[in-house]
Amino acid sequence: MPEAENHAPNDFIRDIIDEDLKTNKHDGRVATRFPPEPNGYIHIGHAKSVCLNFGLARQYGGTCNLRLDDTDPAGESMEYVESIIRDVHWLGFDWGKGLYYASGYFERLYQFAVELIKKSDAYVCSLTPEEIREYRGSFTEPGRESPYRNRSVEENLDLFARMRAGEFADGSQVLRAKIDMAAPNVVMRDPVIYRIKRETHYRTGDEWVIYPMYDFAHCLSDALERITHSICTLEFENNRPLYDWIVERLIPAERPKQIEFARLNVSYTVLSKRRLIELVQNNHVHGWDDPRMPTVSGMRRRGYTPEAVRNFCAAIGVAKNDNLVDAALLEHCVRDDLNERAPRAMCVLRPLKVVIDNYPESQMEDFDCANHPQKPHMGTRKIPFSKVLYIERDDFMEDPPKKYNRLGPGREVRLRNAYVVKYQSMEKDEKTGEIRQINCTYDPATRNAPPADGRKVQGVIHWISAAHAVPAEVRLYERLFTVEDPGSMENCLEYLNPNSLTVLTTCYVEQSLKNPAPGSQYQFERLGYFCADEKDTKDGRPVFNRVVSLRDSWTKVAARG
RNA sequence: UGGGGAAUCGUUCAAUGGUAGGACAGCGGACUCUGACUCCGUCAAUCAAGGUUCGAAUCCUUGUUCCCCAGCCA
Repeated sequence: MPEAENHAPNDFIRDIIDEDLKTNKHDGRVATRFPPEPNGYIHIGHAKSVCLNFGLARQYGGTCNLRLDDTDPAGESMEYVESIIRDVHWLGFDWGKGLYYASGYFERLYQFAVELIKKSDAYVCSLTPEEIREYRGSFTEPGRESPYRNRSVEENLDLFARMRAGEFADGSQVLRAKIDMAAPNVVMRDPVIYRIKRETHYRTGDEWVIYPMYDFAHCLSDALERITHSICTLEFENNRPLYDWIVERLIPAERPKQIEFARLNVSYTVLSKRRLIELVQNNHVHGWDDPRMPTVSGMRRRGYTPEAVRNFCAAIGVAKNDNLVDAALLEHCVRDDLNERAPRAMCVLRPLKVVIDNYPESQMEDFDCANHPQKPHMGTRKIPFSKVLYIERDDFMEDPPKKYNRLGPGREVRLRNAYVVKYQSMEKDEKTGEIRQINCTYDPATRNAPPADGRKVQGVIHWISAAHAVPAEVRLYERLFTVEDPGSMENCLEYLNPNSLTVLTTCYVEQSLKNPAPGSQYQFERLGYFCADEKDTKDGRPVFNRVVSLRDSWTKVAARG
């Protein structure tokens, strides 16, 4: 099954690791980590990183930690931590005992900062935030040194201790690394490494009023965990010199190698945390696990499988090119996996009543239907057939085009798994002109056989016996945005797809689907893959999400005329 | 503008001086009690210009385009 995952070609990161292994770089160890900040739910882009980091550990017999990078209490919460843990597990990965929090290192990080001060490599700066920005210079102008840059070690030690003790107002002091205000890389112009922020931390409460910055905490956390390959996204490339600068001064024996790869973008959706939070908070979607969301929770609720997501991550590869991956590839991976495992069933989305004139009023037959046409071992189930049926409204046309392989006046079609029926008449609502009912006759000889005279029928359509139909709600999903690359647009909310959700409340499913297991997936034949909504499916009243439609070559033909 | 990155079919990832290949998408066909699946076929790319070489996507030179960085976010 994980064929795609195993046969993925080597990428540049694996090349680097192979080389490191060859030179016995870290005694042959491979240790990675997945380091999300718990300030949102993880999404398909994170899944790429999860598959990469945990996949590397798996492939090289190494380890991969899950580390919550929680150095900024604003916006972080336990709810997010729990969602991340659940989602990474669901994706199929486990970190064993390797669950860590940057906040778990706060005391050690503080001591490292003290050490840096003692080496004269850090100082407390009393400039205002605005002044710090001004002093930083610009891309073309070097920065200017802070007037506080040359405070004595003793004074810095005292000031830093008092920062921790809460003697200063938020934003009034910071600890900065003493590097080079004229560095061409602005990251190296005496970066702030600690700030004062009176905000309750979801784990450490009010124990701290100072918090380390990412650049200080992340590299040291990596080194403390003896990470060998610290894999992150391209935007951190500029920070790598600082990463190395800090670790070299504090834990030189354990310097991990930071390697950057291109973050994932997927067409017709957004993947920036800011954008996703916006969608949730402004109620453009119904929460982080809305099936339209590209979050792991959203995909799970939608009915995607972890295998499909992993296969997708293997298929997109890992490189340093900016990319916008076609959402069709994700859908392909989902179909590919669900085609293998989803039992088939019948569902009528928009019912149209059909009466079989020559079928006895009181008669009922059970048909044995294959749960999977290519997989006999998946068994069969009984489906009742009777005089009054529902078919899909789309499967009847009063005046069909030539290539229409369905029912219409004078036409004959196969009812899937049942008889061939022939059109006889229709009833219309006199006022609206809406077709209310179709009358057909059936050919009793066609139960498990083609028409005896060898005549070809127009096609095969699905159906539900009216007397046995189970009412269901079905939710159809389409892409969230109408433009390919909404993430690149400032006003992307204007391009939200108004049809991203269609709720159908008058659907019928076959009896076997009366009480589906929450989250279970099915292929509704000729329609697509659907899953029983894990939250809203109630006893005897199923709710299905359309995971993805079946590949459809008909709408294209129809559109051409 | 200074620094850091990246440029290969429509999209995405390979090819590590020696036949530019795969996947997705597209197109055409076969099969079919799912207009699905499967199968077969097909279209289609080395940013540009020079140079080195028997041979260049790969090495060199020059140029072009795109992305990232001036948070006390990560």
